[in-house]
Amino acid sequence: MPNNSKVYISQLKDNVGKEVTLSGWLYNSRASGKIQFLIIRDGTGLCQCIVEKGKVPDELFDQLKHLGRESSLTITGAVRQEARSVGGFELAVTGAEVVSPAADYPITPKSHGVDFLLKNRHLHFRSQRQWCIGKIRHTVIDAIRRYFNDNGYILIDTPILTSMVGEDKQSLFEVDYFGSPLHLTQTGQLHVESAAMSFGKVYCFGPTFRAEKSKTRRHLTEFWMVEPEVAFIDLDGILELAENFVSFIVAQVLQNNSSQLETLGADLQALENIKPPFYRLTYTDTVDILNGQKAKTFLAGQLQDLKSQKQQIENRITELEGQQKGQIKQWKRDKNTAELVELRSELNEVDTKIENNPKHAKLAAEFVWGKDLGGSDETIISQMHDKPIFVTHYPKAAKAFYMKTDRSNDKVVLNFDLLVPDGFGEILGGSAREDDYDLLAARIVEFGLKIEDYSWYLDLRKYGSVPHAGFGLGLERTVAWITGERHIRQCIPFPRMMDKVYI
RNA sequence: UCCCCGAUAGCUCAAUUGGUAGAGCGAGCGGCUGUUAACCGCUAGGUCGUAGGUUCGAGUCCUACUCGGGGAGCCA
Repeated sequence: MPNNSKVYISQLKDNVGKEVTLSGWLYNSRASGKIQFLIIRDGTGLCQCIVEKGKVPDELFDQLKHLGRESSLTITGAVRQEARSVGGFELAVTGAEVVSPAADYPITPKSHGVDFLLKNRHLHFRSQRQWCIGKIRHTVIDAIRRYFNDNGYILIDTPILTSMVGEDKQSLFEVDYFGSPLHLTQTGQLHVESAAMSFGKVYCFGPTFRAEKSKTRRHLTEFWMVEPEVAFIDLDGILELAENFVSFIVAQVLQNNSSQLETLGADLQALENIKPPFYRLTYTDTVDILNGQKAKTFLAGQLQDLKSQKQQIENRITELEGQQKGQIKQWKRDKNTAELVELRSELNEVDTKIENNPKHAKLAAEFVWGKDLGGSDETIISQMHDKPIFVTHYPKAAKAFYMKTDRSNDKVVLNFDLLVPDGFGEILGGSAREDDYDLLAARIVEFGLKIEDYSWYLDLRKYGSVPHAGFGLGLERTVAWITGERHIRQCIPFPRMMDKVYI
């Protein structure tokens, strides 16, 4: 084989006209008598390889014809541009060598249930959707590190085993540490605060554990969180940091992963729109919106939309069912069946939304100042806006002990949540930290925590206390939001959920 | 912890409201030189989640349990 060189599928565009060898796996194949179409994947992309009878030895032609999906192989041929082919290039095959044949690969190109795919997560990695999400997750992580590293932040690794309670005592995973109890970290914030007093600008980035009994598409018991902490900054300053940071992440994904976003069906237009400044509302503003006519009108309109959607789906179902009763071609019947399955599941989803709409409207209308915002309240607020929204100044009683009390209104704290449009509600939350020794000590006592456990934390207020602030960004929720993925569990390689850990 | 929905072939789903278990995909064999979740023909594949109950008769109705999905609370 002359001029034969090993290349990756991502390099095909630079090798048009040359004979190259790819190493990969058989993703899918179609045969049509004397021609075969093999889709090969190699980790960098997909390539259709054309095998024509007569251009390869007959034994090889027959071997490839019966090769099972996900068999590994090397394949050689001339690269040519071809618009009809996935990726725009294809290989005119002259030779191939099977490295390891596979048979009965369980994941087929047809649809599968969530549970089945999770049980086969080790194989599901290989499918297009998971591959695209994995690439985007990588870009998001890279963007997070790049943003902080390029802006003078120092990475501080905070402990995973800890005695600190950062959020809620109810959601701790306890660990037996040589006979005495410790728990897995819920946040690195308290530790990273001490580092901020040394380095000025710092961040931690690692796994976080919450034993919340939450079985929803927004929850994992183990997830990744990045937490910057900055000395000498106020609430406005940290908001500005957060919107620049989130915008940078989105821009990096748009720059590096546009083809993956397209494959996933993400809303590119909406992502292009993610630029500073974001909307800023106080908690009190949002309560007014939820209680007011505007939210009522919005929800009523949404209910109308849902009902007409339902009507459309039902009409289509009736139409298809009518066709199924008559005399039609078998292939048409099959296509209809597939569409019916799809429509019925859509109908189910719309029905749930229609059922929830009045409940959410009631919750919103009857929302009283003082409670934390519920999931549905966040969804309503985020759906009413086309860009991310900061909600600031929550009631002190609903928030963590370390948040700084607003000196002009001691009922509220200087905190914020970032709600993203049409997604997972909250992806980021943060606050200015209480920097007054006496006020912080009082809050620790109020929360029923032991002051001696926090003596080191109080020291930070004793020796040169400064105004400082920080936030935490949930990695998987961010990836889910950007990719438009419905389930957060598809956005981490090996998800850990309440009552469920596969491998 | 609470509420709603579900469990039928390896996978995704049907079964005309209680009357002998079906289809597509996948697998195997054959046909087809441009397929895009290809198409066409044939073959194999089932203790209807488990345990009881009602009935002449249960995939279908009732009870309990197990497992799964969605949501609430809580949260990133």
